[in-house]
Amino acid sequence: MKMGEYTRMSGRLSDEIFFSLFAVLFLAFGYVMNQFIQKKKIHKETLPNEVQRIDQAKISELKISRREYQVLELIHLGHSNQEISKQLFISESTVKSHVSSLLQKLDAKRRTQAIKTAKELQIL
Amino acid sequence: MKMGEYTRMSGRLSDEIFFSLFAVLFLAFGYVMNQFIQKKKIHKETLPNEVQRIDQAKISELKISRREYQVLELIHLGHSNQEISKQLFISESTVKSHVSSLLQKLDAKRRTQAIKTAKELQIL
DNA sequence: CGATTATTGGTACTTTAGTCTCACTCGATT
DNA sequence: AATCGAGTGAGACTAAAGTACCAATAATCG
Repeated sequence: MKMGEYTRMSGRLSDEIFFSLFAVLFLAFGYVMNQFIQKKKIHKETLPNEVQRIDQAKISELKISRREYQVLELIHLGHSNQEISKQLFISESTVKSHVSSLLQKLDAKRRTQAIKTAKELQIL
Repeated sequence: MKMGEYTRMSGRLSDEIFFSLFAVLFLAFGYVMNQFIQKKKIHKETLPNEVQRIDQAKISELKISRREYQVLELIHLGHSNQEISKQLFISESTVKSHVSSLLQKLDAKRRTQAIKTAKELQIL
């Protein structure tokens, strides 16, 4: 479509009406264009800040087992090994085993550090 | 300014150029218009979800001192008492003192629980 | 200035946490 | 059948974490 075509349109549409139609059209286009730009921004900036769901892929990537992850969640809630053992119906020895392997897999020295790392990896 | 004025413009500007100028103008207007709408949305929806700044009032309400809070922050980063003592240039005994009073003030039994509670209270 | 609070630190002690090694079971895989 | 990973757990430690009590000094406030 070329500019100036409006002169070749049917006589029923006056220049003014046709012109305003184009104006509205571009107005809408500018609006939609901005929508796309905004969505891009949301995907690259806003989403990582607000949504942050758990990265299931990274969990298996680190070879964290189902049981280990449950322990990690309870650590995150501030529970002691003894409390965790009661909630999972296992001995405290077993909890310690899980915690130890968790710390290795998360490359942490303490459980508090494990929590921090796990959040950074979006595992928690 | 009325529609159709372009016919009365100087001959140097062809209809096409003038028309496209208007098109760009409306395009820009549509863009800016959307910008305002987006900013409104951000102010009414996004901000309350993402900001969640630290509640300074609650900190003094719980009578958490400046030093205690610094310790809390370092605990949050996963540091040990020894590491904290080195970073704050104080003895580990002092760190333990701060941690103990912190746990009391936050009504926590462990430092991991203190982290959780502090976040719930929007102190961290 | 006197009172209060914050900060610091020590000692002694108890409790959690964490490591290391070994071992048994169970289910899935090869 | 043999292997492997996951889950379980014991024992003996070492290392952190946390409590209780006490006390000195600095800073702040009325």
